[in-house]
Amino acid sequence: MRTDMCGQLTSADIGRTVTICGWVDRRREHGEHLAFIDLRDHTGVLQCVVDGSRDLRSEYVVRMTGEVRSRPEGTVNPDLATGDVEVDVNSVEILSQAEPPPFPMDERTGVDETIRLRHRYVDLRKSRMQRNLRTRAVVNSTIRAAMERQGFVEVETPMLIASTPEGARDFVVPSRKEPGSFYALPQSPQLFKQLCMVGGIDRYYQIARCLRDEDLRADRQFEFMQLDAEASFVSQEDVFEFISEAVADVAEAVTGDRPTEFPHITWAESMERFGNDKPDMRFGMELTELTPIFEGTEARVFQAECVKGICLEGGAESLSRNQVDSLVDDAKRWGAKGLAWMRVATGDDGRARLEAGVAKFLSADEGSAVIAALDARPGDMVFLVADARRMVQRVLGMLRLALGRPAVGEGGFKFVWVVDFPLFEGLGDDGKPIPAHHPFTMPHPDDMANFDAGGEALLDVRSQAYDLVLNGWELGSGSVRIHRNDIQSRIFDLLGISEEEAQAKFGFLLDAFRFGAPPHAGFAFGIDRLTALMVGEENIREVIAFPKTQSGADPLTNAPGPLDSAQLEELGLRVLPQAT
RNA sequence: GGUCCCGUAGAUCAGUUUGGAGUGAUCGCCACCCUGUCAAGGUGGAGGCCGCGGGUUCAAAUCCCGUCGGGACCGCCA
Repeated sequence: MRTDMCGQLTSADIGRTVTICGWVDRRREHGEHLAFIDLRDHTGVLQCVVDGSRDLRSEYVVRMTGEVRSRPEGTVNPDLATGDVEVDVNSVEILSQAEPPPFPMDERTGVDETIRLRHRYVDLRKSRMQRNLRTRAVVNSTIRAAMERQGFVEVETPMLIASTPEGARDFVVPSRKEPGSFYALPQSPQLFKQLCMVGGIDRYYQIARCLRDEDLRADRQFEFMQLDAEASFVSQEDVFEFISEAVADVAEAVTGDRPTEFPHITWAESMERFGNDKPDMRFGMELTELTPIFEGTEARVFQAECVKGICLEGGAESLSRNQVDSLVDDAKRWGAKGLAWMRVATGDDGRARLEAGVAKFLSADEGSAVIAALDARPGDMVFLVADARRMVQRVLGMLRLALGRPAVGEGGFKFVWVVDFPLFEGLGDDGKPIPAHHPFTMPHPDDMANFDAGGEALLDVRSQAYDLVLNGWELGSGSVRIHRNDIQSRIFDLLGISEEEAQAKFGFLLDAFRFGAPPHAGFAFGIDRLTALMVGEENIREVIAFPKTQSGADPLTNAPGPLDSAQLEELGLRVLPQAT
């Protein structure tokens, strides 16, 4: 139907007769004898010269035949890849007429996202979405190649599975053959990939769709894609190598630069230095320990378990009083009792000193110690939080991001493995520990004494769980799994899951482990997030062809919608009246 | 469950702070003119429940309450 793509014709093609197909991007009419049509396909735009009598409007789908020729002297367009040439059209076929597009097709105008989604099929024609989806395809194929090169075998797992009440909220599917029973859609293929290990697959991977019925965010959709992987007879370090290799291949394929640094940081260190478990390593402004400085302080606000501070370079000038007040409000919303701030100025003795804010509550020694610890210079602004250690980390961690985080697409790609996550994130009201990862995570071998001790000591037990973080986004997580039923039983016991309950929820996995389970470990990372970061998008909806809005609706298909009564009947369902 | 921001023509936005005569601009659209433009140009024209509902007022796009939709975030996401 066509001989060439619009965006690929150059002066090397001059003299050739070509047939091209595409959408009318823009037209410039000069009367009945001359009109310029910019014809667009996914490769780019090409100027076509036609007589002005043809009615060719925006987004008409056309097929044109003509001779490629060089543009007349002075009419070359250097802004266009095909700007040296044009097609002298002698035949035009309108394949499809089109109504005017629902929004401008130029790349400059920002269009309301609901309207873009309602007419996604038009939005997808734009170069941004073309680039993002094509990059995504490169990400997928690069991952497949990397995993297969490393001996991983793609195994598909079911979408209709049993609901397991742990973790996120399940999407459920009613059973027709067994009314009143339900399937769940998988939150991840976790249990199946472990079964694959028992099944001797040795190295499993899958580019898997995962579904979780939780609130949507810029980096979260109901359904998302993961590289899911699991390997037998491997250590945590082996997993890091497999996954780092795949991710480095992806970055190289997309950007041309191969990342070489995949540093490790412990969870505890990340919490102390960055205030969260997904550190954005593109910038400094680390949380600085100030607790010793305020031991025995007179200042009430700093009499706390923990005092930490961060320093904003130049903040004394760049932040207005209103902005500072608003940061204090933010800190309170994040749970802090308050946010102490001080400007760094030059004192009478020529040295840096703290002023304004809470400076008057600090002794001279405390002030100079704070300045030294934060390496603050005149013109900077320092922020201090005193509270329980977890709260200090949380609030300053969020403040650090609010003040210093580079825009997506800036500061390069900084990967980091976060290791040694705690096995339990706290004790519940009933005194039972709450698992930080999932209940199949192997405890750290060095912490078995605390594990045996139980009680509060459990909170000091590390796990063999790990996250991969890129520029402050959690790409994914994994762990070394428990492959022995005796350890698994003890975990269930600690979590307060009875043997009957465990059998009911995970019986098939426990059964499998009785028949010879190899030691195994695995990982999964989000392909939507990785792709978004690779193309510099701050929202994963931009790398998904047909995403949902924050409320979980699809403006294009109007999902979700009601079922008719016959369908409900067949499924044995009745819809309750809406509470008003 | 909560906090914050947004909603005016097909699109992007002004106007809302401080209520006041007829809601403007740009792009797009329609018609006509135009033989070298490329965000073409010119002339003319159409197009608005100011998201929706209620309230205050002599008077509401503007103030108040509610609601719907969209976005960012907290909680949530083993």
